[in-house]
Amino acid sequence: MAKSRRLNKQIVVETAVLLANQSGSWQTLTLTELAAALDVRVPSLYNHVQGQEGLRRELALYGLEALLTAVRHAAIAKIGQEALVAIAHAYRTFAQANPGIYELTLQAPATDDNELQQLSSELVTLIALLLGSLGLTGDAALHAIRGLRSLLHGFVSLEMGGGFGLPLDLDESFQQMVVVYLQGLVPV
Amino acid sequence: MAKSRRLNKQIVVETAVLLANQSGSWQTLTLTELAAALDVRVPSLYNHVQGQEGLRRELALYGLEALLTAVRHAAIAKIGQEALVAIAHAYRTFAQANPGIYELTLQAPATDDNELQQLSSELVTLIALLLGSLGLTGDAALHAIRGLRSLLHGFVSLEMGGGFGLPLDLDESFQQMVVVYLQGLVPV
DNA sequence: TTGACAAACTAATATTATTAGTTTATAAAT
DNA sequence: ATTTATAAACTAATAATATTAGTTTGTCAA
Repeated sequence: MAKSRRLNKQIVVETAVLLANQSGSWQTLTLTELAAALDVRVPSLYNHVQGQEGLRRELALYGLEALLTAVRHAAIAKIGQEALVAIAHAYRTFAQANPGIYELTLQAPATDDNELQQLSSELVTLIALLLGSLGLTGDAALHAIRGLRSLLHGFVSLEMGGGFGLPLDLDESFQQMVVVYLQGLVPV
Repeated sequence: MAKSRRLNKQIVVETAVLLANQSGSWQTLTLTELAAALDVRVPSLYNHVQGQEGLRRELALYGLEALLTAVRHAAIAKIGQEALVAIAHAYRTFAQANPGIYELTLQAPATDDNELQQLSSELVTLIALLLGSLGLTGDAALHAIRGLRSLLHGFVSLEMGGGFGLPLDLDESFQQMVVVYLQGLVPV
């Protein structure tokens, strides 16, 4: 890591993201390892993040913002089923590219953490809009959102954890799963 | 905890399961806490499990066996869609009753750990059989298994993590999700 | 040039896990 | 009933990590 005497929160967080993604999990990232990568002593990190817990929150924020950006971008100029499929693929791509911090994007944010709460609800809102364009509203839409989120999270979580043992194309499984669910949701 | 001088692996593991389920996660269970609950010193635990990693494996085994038992029991004397819905509910019930060890049941087992590998594949086999009775075979069945597992895991994982914020009946969401997916899989 | 302040440091403490080596209790064999 | 082998408990020591307190240092602005 560079020798730019004088860190800041951004450098600390981005380095942590890098290390977490390299190892595949934020849980194995120690402050010791992070400090070494930044070429400072461990206590110096406390000038920028509030210990382990503070770092975890920063990583969650970083991850949620990146995820939202990716998903929003995927939905641009698309509607209905096409948009939902695009979002699904963007979601999975994000998880694959950020295995070390993906999990943090769906931790329940502390009820007093407005910033996280806010970001956390935006994904739901986005999907709700798209389901509306499919004709789903009210409670039916809310149930469908839960179904979709479960589907997406379940797949990428199992995929990342190596839970799918069989030698069968994962892209194909994912595509089929999404389409099957949407098919059940809004039969043609 | 009882004072039965002379522990054994079973007591150690079952106490660990209890503590993990009480706190909601195996990750926060320390050997220190476990030893205190058993009224022994920490190093004594090493006579029964091989450190943290060994304990984690034991918990995974315990969890997988319990999950398999629950799911098999739910499927007795049922076929087709009815059996799959029953399995889904049993899966969720298990996760709710065992929040502290559920996650361990879908960790990818080490490739040299035959016992875990074996148990891990049995759930897949069971679902495959039931899908067969729905008329799904070959690759289509394998993709469907992945979809179902994603659905189930995603829902219970989000539910346990408090990821569903809205004040909307969770049982209803779960039931609808499963039915919608099966509907998409095998349209009536 | 100097002085204030933020950011780095050192030092000390607490928690946890692990290993080595010793003592003790139990259960089997005499 | 005694003895003895062994498994299981213990103590002690070490290493890794996180955290806090207090000190030093470097930078920027007056």
